[in-house]
Amino acid sequence: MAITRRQKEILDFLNAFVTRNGYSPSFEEIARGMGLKSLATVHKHISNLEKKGLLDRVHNRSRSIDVIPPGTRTRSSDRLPLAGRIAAGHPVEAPETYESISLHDVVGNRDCFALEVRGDSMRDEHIVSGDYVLVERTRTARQGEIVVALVRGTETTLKRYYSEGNMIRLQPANLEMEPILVPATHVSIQGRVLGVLRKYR
Amino acid sequence: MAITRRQKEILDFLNAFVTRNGYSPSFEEIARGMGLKSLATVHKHISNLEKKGLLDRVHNRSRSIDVIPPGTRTRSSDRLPLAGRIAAGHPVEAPETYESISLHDVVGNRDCFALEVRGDSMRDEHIVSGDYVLVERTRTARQGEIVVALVRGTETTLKRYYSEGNMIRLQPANLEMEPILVPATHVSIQGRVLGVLRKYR
DNA sequence: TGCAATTCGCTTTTTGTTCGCTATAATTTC
DNA sequence: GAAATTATAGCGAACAAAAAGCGAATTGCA
Repeated sequence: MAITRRQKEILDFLNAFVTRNGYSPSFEEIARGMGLKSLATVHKHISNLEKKGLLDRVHNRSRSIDVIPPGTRTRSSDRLPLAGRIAAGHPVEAPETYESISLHDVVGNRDCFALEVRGDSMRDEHIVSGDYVLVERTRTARQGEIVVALVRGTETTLKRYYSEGNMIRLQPANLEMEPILVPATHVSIQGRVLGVLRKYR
Repeated sequence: MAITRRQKEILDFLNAFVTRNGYSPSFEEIARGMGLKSLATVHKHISNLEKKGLLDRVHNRSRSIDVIPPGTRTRSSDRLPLAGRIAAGHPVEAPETYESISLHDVVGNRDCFALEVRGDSMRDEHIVSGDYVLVERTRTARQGEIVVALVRGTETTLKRYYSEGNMIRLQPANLEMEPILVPATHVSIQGRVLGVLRKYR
């Protein structure tokens, strides 16, 4: 995954700061160091660098940035080289050497767990029996996200989440199934789905 | 694990104190040294540093702090705990075991790479645009496996593989698309699909 | 019994996150 | 190649959450 000029500048700044101080800078300090006026900009840069696997940090944790030293990139089986793209009828694109993919690219540093899926309630979303959903442990969800929800303290299901006033609609992705419509007080969100992993035997 | 500015200051103080005196400071001495008025604050700092593995101590024991020399650090893994199963309308099954899942469980120690999927030729198999297929580099395939195949040296596609006499049928999983039927000599297998990884934004 | 460590509830400060919005560059699609 | 989409880069403000702090009461070692 290629890095932009600006991203490299920020990475350099981070390295220098950590070397000098022994701890990582706050977003505020990064902004000052890079001449940026909005923390949102810093936030986006840091997120992008994290996504590219160039640094590591914990969500919502102050000064938790860890610059990953070049060469430490794991090439174990937990990380696969990304060889390009494939499409029906088109050749595989030129393999860009440094790209790769791993579970980390999906779940980041969030608090996550996996669930094996049974049943077809999300079939139209291409999540089928036997798949593993990768779930971030969270108690809230945004409109339209796929969530793991506990309904009336008994049923746990995998559905799309829609908040409608005091009610919550849990929408299956299967025309043959009915949405669940219940008062918000009867639903507790267990997590939101960040990704899917499927294994063929 | 990253450290905050205050935590670094405390760690520096501890190091200096031990170097000067040969024994570790009491919480009271730490409070005085750092300009803190409450021992609760000291306690929290020490606990946090201990949690981060930067120092070691015995619970409730005076002056038992040991600063750990920077060395052994462990990075979080690409392995997720498997919390059970989920199904429409049924509770999550008991997560008794210490099961987990990672990319390694899908690809093993095989020679693998990943491809980003474009197009809908495998939609009915629930592989859709944007998914990553995890592919084992191999020249051969068995009946019915999903393969990455190079046809007539130009087109690379993702299809199910069927050998029929001297011909090979590459079958898309999409009713709107036609199977490709070509002489075996015109097809070269690039690999077989072991799994799928999907990431939601 | 006495000193040091622990725990509790609570406040303040520091730091991160998110939203809406603008602009430009790069990429895909048609 | 033009048009549409997606990615990067940026802003300010409202908001949320850790980190850091306090005093007092309590517990535990020795």
